[in-house]
Parts: sequence; structure tokens; C-alpha cells
Amino acid sequence: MRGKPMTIGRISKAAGVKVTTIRYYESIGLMGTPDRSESGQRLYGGDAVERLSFIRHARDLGFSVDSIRDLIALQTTPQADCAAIDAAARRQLANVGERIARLRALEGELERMVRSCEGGAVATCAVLASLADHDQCASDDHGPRDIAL
Amino acid sequence: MRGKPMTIGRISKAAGVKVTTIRYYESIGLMGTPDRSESGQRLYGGDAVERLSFIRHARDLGFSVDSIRDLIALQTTPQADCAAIDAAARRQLANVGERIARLRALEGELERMVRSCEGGAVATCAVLASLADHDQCASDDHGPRDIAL
DNA sequence: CTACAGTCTACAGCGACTGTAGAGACAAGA
DNA sequence: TCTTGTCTCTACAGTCGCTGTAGACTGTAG
Ligand SMILES: [Zn+2]
Ligand SMILES: [Zn+2]
Ligand SMILES: [Zn+2]
Ligand SMILES: [Zn+2]
Repeated sequence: MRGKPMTIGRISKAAGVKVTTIRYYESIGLMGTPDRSESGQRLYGGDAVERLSFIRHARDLGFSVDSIRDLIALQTTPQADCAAIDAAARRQLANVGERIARLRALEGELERMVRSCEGGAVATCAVLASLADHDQCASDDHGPRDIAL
Repeated sequence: MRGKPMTIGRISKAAGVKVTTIRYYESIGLMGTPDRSESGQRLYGGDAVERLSFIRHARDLGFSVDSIRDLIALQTTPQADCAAIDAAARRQLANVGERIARLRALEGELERMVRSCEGGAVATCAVLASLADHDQCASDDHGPRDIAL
């Protein structure tokens, strides 16, 4: 660990990850146990900032913690083939594509609902009617279950 | 409560909502406390099926439980103006639109990452390099935080 | 009567954090 | 040196929208 050791607050600011989140990442094995000062405070080197940035960027791109753990593990053998890493990225891409498709279906139905109501009493609200009965909307727009937005 | 009372299993099948989920909806006040048989089993009328369908359709469209609670409350005064309901639907529509936009940004960045790697060793993997450094990707694609996918 | 399916309550778990309480540690100013 | 204020520590509860489990009881068909 070269360079001056940094406290958790410093790497938190440096990487843009909250202190509590860093401790959480440590607890789930994404971050590895850091050195401690005599009084027990965590001490990090610059590599910790790099790893945090990596984790955060991957999270921002929607990778699960599990995937990120895998990606980190794959980095430990730099001479290996990167096919597994590329595959993980492609899986994530597909995942995002599916979510977009599902959300677009919702968007379409919501648009129709909103357009169809011309105001008036709750009793005759077209939005409410659409919500009460999916068959009434253009049929096969959104999936039946497992939205997992 | 007209019609033969139905058990929780029956309305579960009728509405396509799991038994445990129905009890959960009751516990959080979406469903109201049903009558009970002598032995303590819940007994529902057909209106329960309607309400469950309503809830499920709204959930499928991405409405939060809180919003649905509001929507249900608004239905209790059918002579009122439906503006609040329509506004809720428009809010949800905007919400979905934002999520789509964010996901499209992710999609773009992931596509670039995947395209840029031509295979080889982990040490030189372009996907990994992109993940390690957001500045390296086309800069302003995905937001800094709060993905809330 | 005997299976077996359905129902009951109460609580733990998911993912990915966030927030809290209560205690100890450290840097800077008076 | 004392004090003040900011960090840091651990451990645990809460978020959202469910899902699954355990262990007991009830209802129904053969
Ligand atoms: Zn309306
Ligand atoms: Zn629908
Ligand atoms: Zn690669
Ligand atoms: Zn990026």
C-alpha cells in the first residue's frame, strides 16, 4: 500500500461513494478488509479508490453486485481470455434491452389511458376504467407478471 | 356482500394474485379486512376480485403501492372531479419516461463497450477499461447516482 | 377414516443500500 | 490544555414489494 493511507471519509469523497456504502461493500466482500489504524480506523491506499470507482461505474450501468464480484474475480488473472467479461457485458446489455421494451409497453398503455380521459367525474374517468380492466386496453401490451422494473 | 363468499384461494385464482400477496395487501391496507368464517378463514365477495385486479393492473403499470392507495381512496367519492386521478397517471407516465431515458443511456454505453472489445487477454479488455473509468466513455451518458432502475 | 389440499399466524429473507444510536477518536482553535 | 466539532466505529433496523417458511389447524374427496 504505497502513498499516504486514507481514511474512509477521504476515499468516500475521492470515489463519490458514501461511507456507509463502502462499509457495506466490505461486508459483502466487494471491497476486501482494509488495514486498520491503532485505534481501529480503516486505512486505504489509492487502489481502493480505483476499485470503488469501478464498482460504482458498474452499478451505474446496472450490473448486479454478484456480476461485479465475478468481474473483480476475473481481473485477478490478467493473462486469461476476456471472453467471460465481454459475455457479462452482453448479458447486461440484453437485460437493459428487455427492461426498455417492457417500459415502452407500459408507456404506451399509460399514454393511451391519459389521452382517453377527457375529465369529468371520478365515476366516468377513463383512466380509472382502464386500470380496472386490462382487457379494455389494447390487449397484449404489458406482460402479466414479474415486472421487475 | 352478495354472491357466495369465496375463500382466499378462490379469489387468488380468479384475480391471478397469490394468496400470500393478498394477505400482504390486507396487511398494508390496500385490501381492507374481510369477513371471517367461524373457523377464522377469510371470506370475500366478488368485489374483492375486482379490487385485486385493479391493484394488480396498476402494479403491472408500475404504480407504487402508495399511489394505488391514493387511487382507491379517490374512488370513494365518485362525484368528485377525476383530475387527481389523471394527474397520478401522468406522473406515472413521466416516471416511466425518465426510466426509459436512463436505460437508453446505459444501453448506449454498454453497446459501445461491447463493440470496442476485440477479445484477447483480460489485461487488455476494453470492456474492463471502460468499466474502470467512466471518463473514458462518451462523457455525459448516464447520471451520476440514483439509478433506481 | 384417511389422505391431502387449503388456510391460519408470525416471522425471516430478497437486493442494494440508507439511516440510526451510542460510543470512541482526532484535528484545530482559544 | 480544554473544548468544540467533525470523523469513525459497531450493530442493527428500515426501505419496497413482495416471497417463502414453519407449524398448526380446517375442509373436502375418496
Ligand atoms: Zn379521468
Ligand atoms: Zn393493461
Ligand atoms: Zn474484452
Ligand atoms: Zn460511464
